[in-house]
Amino acid sequence: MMIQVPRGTADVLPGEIELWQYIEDKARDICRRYNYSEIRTPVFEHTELFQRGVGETTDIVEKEMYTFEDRGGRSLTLRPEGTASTVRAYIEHKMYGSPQQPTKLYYIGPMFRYERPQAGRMRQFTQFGVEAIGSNDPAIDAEVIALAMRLYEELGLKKLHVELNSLGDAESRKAHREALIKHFTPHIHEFCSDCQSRLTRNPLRILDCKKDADKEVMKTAPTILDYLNEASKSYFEKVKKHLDDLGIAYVVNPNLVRGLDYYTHTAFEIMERGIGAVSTICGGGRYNGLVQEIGGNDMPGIGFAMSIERVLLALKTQGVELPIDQGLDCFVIGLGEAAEEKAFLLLNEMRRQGLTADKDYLGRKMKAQMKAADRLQAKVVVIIGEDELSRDIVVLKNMETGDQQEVAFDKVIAKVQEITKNDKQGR
RNA sequence: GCGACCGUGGCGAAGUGGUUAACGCAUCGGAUUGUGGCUCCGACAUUCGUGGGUUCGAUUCCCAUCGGUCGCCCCA
Repeated sequence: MMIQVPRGTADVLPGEIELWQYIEDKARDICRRYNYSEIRTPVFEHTELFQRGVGETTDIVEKEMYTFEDRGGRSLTLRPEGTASTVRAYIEHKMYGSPQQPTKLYYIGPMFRYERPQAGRMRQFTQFGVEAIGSNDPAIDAEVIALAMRLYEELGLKKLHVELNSLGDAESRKAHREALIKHFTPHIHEFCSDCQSRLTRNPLRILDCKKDADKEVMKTAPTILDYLNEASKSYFEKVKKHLDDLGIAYVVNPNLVRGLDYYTHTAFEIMERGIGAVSTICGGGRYNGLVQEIGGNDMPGIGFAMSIERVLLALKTQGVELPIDQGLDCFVIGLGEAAEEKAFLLLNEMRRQGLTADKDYLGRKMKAQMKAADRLQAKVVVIIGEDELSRDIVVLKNMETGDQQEVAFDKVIAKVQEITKNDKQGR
């Protein structure tokens, strides 16, 4: 039996990888403009980091982690998300001591969760995320959301919408939690088993339940927004104001609860309907308790993570074509042994001078080589035969116009550069 | 963890309990001795995920198994 990729993983092949590279390049470019620096952390960490950082009651920790013991008996886990690792590195390298504050970081890399794969959900998937640690300014919450939206806009995605909520500070959350328990307890027997167990562990998550969504008690449940204390309320208002100022449209969704335990205040998701059952392409929020939870000082933070796979799905459903030029500048054909040798050297020189160029390596005939050049979308084909060899020229064919001309051998590269340059400007 | 659907050449896909398993794309060769994108001709699956069963006979029916896709839960 043929060995295949493990379930929930995929190879990214030529033809598709160019899309990945384009998106990643764009993300890096935008991070540069927003002054976020890349950080690369290991793909596995001590299991405890995620247990504490992500939260014991979350689905991720309870049933989705790839946890294993190494040969030294340590419990390690393939990272299910990027924030915990980033914050760990922030503390470990005392980045709070760096002169540049707040600490603004981003990452792009694979994450792992053990789940049944479906559209937009893989066991190994790729997240692009940013984290801004050390600032309590509502403006940076808006900056982080704006950064994500900037990327989508520049990729050509439209019709995305931002859902926004505030989970408040610790005091507000505590008051809300008690109100929720009080509200649901008399009716909890009518709810699904998941909700019953959520009641004491994390009553906030009941609001997220889709099974019991249309129950009357659900509609009358106290929302966190009613329990925000003055400081939390004021913070939320300022975030909204900044988003308004930036012209970023959003919908306040009081039931938006992020899946991880570490969130406080701002929580948001960016959605695209129509990429399958899962429509969230970006999720994020503020995590003011996390740094301390992992063993650092009491530092606030905010960030988001988006899945490149889902961005790709969104691009596909919206029919967006990324401007990717895969064409070759030049395809070189040498006919006859001596000409082939000369063509091979010419090819080498073209590449040295920055052209994208190739030749045939299958001993194909002239016609087949022309066909290959066409498939490779070569803009120019250079032909060297016996006759050209003796006259020290080449035949240069412009594949777009079909024009063909004889060019002195030592002028070929300049000529090809001229043609491909014009071509690139014309796009 | 649960549910639905699916598994035929490199890809897409038709098909039937019975002598040679359609077709399209791609690939290669030829029509055009050194010229692509159009056209025409030709070549290309000892075989229908794997194992077992029913049968005179199975790619087609049954069971199991593996894999894929989509959905539930939850999320990126």
